[in-house]
Amino acid sequence: MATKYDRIAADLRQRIKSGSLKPGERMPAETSLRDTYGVSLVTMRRALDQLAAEGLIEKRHGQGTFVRIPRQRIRRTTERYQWEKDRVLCSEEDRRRTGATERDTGLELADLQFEAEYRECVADEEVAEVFKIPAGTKLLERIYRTRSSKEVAPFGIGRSLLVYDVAAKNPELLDSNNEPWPGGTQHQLSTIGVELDRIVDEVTARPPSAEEALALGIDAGVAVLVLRKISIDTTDRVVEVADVVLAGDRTEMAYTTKLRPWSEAERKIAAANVKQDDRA
Amino acid sequence: MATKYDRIAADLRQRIKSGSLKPGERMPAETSLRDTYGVSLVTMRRALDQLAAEGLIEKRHGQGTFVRIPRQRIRRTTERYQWEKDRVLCSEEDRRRTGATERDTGLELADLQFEAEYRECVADEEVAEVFKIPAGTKLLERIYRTRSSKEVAPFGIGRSLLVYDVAAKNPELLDSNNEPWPGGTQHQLSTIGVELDRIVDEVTARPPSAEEALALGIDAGVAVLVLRKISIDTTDRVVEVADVVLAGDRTEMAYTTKLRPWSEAERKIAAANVKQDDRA
DNA sequence: GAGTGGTCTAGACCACTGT
DNA sequence: CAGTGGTCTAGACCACTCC
Repeated sequence: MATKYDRIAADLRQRIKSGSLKPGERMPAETSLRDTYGVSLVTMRRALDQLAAEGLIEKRHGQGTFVRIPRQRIRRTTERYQWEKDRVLCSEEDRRRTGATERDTGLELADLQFEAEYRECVADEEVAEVFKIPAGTKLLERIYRTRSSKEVAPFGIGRSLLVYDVAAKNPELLDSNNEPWPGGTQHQLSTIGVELDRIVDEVTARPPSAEEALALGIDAGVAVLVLRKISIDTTDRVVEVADVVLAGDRTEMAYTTKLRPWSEAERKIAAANVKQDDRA
Repeated sequence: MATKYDRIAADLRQRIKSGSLKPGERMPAETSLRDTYGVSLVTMRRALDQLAAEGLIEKRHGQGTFVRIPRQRIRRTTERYQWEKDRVLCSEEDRRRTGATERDTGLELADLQFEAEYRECVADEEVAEVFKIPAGTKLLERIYRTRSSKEVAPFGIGRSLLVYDVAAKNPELLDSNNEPWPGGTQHQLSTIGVELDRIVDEVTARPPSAEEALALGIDAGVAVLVLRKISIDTTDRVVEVADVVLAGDRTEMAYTTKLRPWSEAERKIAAANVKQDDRA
C-alpha cells in the first residue's frame, strides 16, 4: 500500500492538473486539509511538501498555500555563444539594445534587472586547476543575479571569475558601476585583446542550499541546474570560469551538436557494414 | 537563529567532510543520534534527510545509516556523438569491443550490463510535435537501463522512441534480443539508410519520482538530470527522440561550443569598438 | 527476536502576513 | 489581532534486515 502522504499528494496533484484547483488560487489551510483528509498535520504537510518540490504549489509563510502559476521557462541555447561573439562586432548602440538574457527569454531590456557585486579573491585548489594557474593567484570575482522585473525571484545567480591581472588591463572591467557589461562578457574580454575559441559548459543537478532556494524563490526540494561555463581563448588559455545556479523548474538548456557529414566513400563503407551484419 | 535541524545537519556535514566520519562507515542509529543532540526523533530525521538529499549519507531500511562512498561520476560529452558516428564506419569487430557508455565511464565492457524492453506505442500530442508527425502514429518504444556490475544502481534509465514504420525497414531493430545494439543507435539507424546531421540535447533538472529514486538507487530529494535527445537526419527529419533520466549526483554533462574565429578584418572592427567605448 | 529506519499521531509553540 | 505556515516534541506502531 502506498503511504498516506503519497495518496494525498496524488489526489491533490490530479486536482491541480485537471484544473479543479486553478493556478494562482489559494488552497485551504493546512489545518483544514488535515481535517478533510483525516490525517495528522505532519502527514498533511509532508504531502504538500512533495507537491512544492514538484513546483506545483507554493507555500507563503503567513499567507497560505497557492497553486503555482506555471512559470516562464527559459531556454538557454548553444547558439547564444556564437551570437554573443558576433555581437562584439556590432556598434555600441546595437549592443546596448539587447542582451543575452533577453535573447533567451524574449523579454524587453526594460523588464530585466541586474545586480552585481565585485570582489577580489584568490584561487582555491579546485578553481586553480581549471584555470591552470597556481592556487592563490588573485582573481576578480563578480557575483550577479538576473531577474525579470515582473517576477521577484531571479532566474539564476552566478559567479564569474577572471584572473585579476588580466582583467586589470582595462580598469573599467574592475568597476561594478559598469554593470551590466554592455555587450556581454565576450565584448568585455575583447577590450583586453581576448578572442574566444570555444566555451565548455559542464552541467550537473543537485538540490539547492537554503540560501539558493531563498534567492531563487523556489521551495526546498526543487532541484537546481548547476552550470560551469569555461571560456577558452584562441591561445588555449582559460580566461573565465563562471558558475551559474539556475532554478530547475524554470530552465531548459539546449545544446546542438552538428555532426560531420559522410563523404560518398564513407557512405559506402557504412552500407557495407550493414551487409556484414546481415551475414552474421 | 538557524533551525535545530540545520545546525545538526551542518555539524554532521562538517564531520563527514573532515573525515571524522569515514566513507562507508555506519553512523549511530537515529535514536542514538537523537539522544546525542538532545532533540526529538522527527527533528533528527529531518537533519539526516537533508544530508541524504545532498548525497552525503545513505539510509538503508533495517540496516542503518551509512556515510556514502563518493560515487563514480559520469561525464557525458558532446564528442560522444561524433565518435558514435565515426564508429559506424568501423568493422563489426571493432564496434563490439567498445560502447558509448564505456567511453564515458572508462569501464570495461564486461563490467557493463544493459537491460532493455521493447514495446509498441502511439505518439501522444507532445511527442508528435517533436517528431512533426500526427498524434497517434505508431512508435517503437525501447526502455533501457545501463548499470555497472560493480554497483547495483543503474546510471540512468531511458526511453527511446522511433517511428515504427521507419524502424521496421530492418526487422532486427524490432527484436529486443539484439540488445545492446552493437555499435550504438547511430549504427542501427545506418542499417535503415539514415545518416544523422545533428543531435539536440535538452537538459532540465527536477526531483525524482518515487519510482525513479528507487530505480536509480538515490534517496528522495537527490535531483535528477533529465535529458531529451533529439536526433535529426540529413533530410531534416526527426528520427529518434530519447528521454534519459540520470542521477544528478553521479552525472556531469559537458558540452563544447566551438566559436567561429574572426577574420583579420573582423578583429579590426572589434578593436575599433573598444576605442568607441573609451570615448564614451 | 533485536535493532534498524519509515510512517503516523495529537498537540504545543513560534514566526510571518494581513487588517 | 486573527490566520497562516514553520518548527518541535514524545511516543506509538510498522517494515525491513540480520542473527
